Amino acid sequence: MFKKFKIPEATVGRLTSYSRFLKEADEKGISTVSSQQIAKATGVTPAQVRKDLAYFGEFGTRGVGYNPRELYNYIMKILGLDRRWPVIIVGAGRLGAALSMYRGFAERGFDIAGIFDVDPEKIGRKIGDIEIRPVEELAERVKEHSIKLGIVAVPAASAQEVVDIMVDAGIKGIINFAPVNVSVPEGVVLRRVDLASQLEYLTFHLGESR
Amino acid sequence: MFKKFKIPEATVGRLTSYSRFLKEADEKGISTVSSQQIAKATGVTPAQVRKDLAYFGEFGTRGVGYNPRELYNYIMKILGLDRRWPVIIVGAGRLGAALSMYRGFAERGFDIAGIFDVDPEKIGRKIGDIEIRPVEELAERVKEHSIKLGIVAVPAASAQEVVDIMVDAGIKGIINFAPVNVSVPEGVVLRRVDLASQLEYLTFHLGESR
DNA sequence: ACAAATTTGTTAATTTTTTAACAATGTCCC
DNA sequence: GGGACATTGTTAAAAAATTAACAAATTTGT
Repeated sequence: MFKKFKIPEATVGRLTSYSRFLKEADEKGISTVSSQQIAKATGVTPAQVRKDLAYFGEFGTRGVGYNPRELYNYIMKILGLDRRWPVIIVGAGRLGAALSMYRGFAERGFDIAGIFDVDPEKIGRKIGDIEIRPVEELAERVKEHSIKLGIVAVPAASAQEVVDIMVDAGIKGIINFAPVNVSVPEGVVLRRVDLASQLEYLTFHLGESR
Repeated sequence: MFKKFKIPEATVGRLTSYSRFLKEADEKGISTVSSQQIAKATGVTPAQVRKDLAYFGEFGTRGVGYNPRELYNYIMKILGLDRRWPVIIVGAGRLGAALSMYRGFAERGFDIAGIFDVDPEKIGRKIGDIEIRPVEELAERVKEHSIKLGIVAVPAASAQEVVDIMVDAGIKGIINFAPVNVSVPEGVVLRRVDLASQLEYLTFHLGESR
């Protein structure tokens, strides 16, 4: 679809950031923004903004800047967000439940299309208006709706097992919230989010200034 | 405390990862592990493991390897986790509530020491056994208990305001879950966790293979 | 005791990412 | 219409991070 050059991982995160700013700017009725302004608002350098965009094409006008709405649309397309995505969540504990209800997902085009758990006690209960179903039904649902994205919010001990089930069912991108390393086959994208590790980053840096 | 050289940001995250593996190994009664084994378990190269550790000192024995318990203790000390840390959470919505109950924090030494919100309706309600208090009481509590860490789980629109309150109260490290860039003064460490952005990373890479 | 086999710590090479510099292009104002 | 100013896209330079290579240290087997 776009240039096949390797894109720095950080670039993807920054594009998200740019897009949020651009949407705001557009909603305020602003008709042009500069890389300078984007950079200021998102905490990076203007050169970085231009470099990030340059991987994908030319979206601005020299001497002028960028049109917020237009650039927003381009970035959303780059990120694959020119459509909505169904997502399943496995693990209906506290974290899974919170993620299921998190409005920020829907705002960016992600719809929770299923919540699964192994605990028989939880099956049948509802989170919002979605019923928790047994993992045995996961594959069926994934195939039926061509679901490609999944979130793992189970204890570390069962994370790999759950990931395997997801991969077998046809899931192609997984976010793992369990604090453990799991492996996936070629062709499946995995991303780990370790919440405690985020706090540890802070304590590490607090320690530095002692 | 340790060498003052600049440490790659990614190193800190990997140290967390190593430490989890080392704890497991120690609990299994294993007396030595190699950088090779650590690397395998955490998904990096052995050279990376040794390099990461080299920033902080010499922890192994040539020709032998590392003692898991010993290295675990060193890493925990490096990360500032040789003590427990009280943490406040601002925002008692779904995400804030889930984070408040998340067991993974306590397991790594973080104790929720206060939950605050602006919504009068929420004040007085309990999450677990902690009562939600108005943000007006935040400063008092932070000072009283010398709390240094805070989590922001409020809507994007109020994130900067909340961060300012926290900083004024004496908070030195902040995790911001609101999908917006906020600024903090010198001396305060800020980390942003954008949950939707994690999913976007996946859709971006799914798109690449189209 | 000594050679072979491991494995660390460290230095050097490579790769990746960020920052800077600047020519090309466009706008604005007189 | 032309000069001053602004801003992009792109190339070059710099900085940062990762990977590779290898000497130093240790263990094992004979």
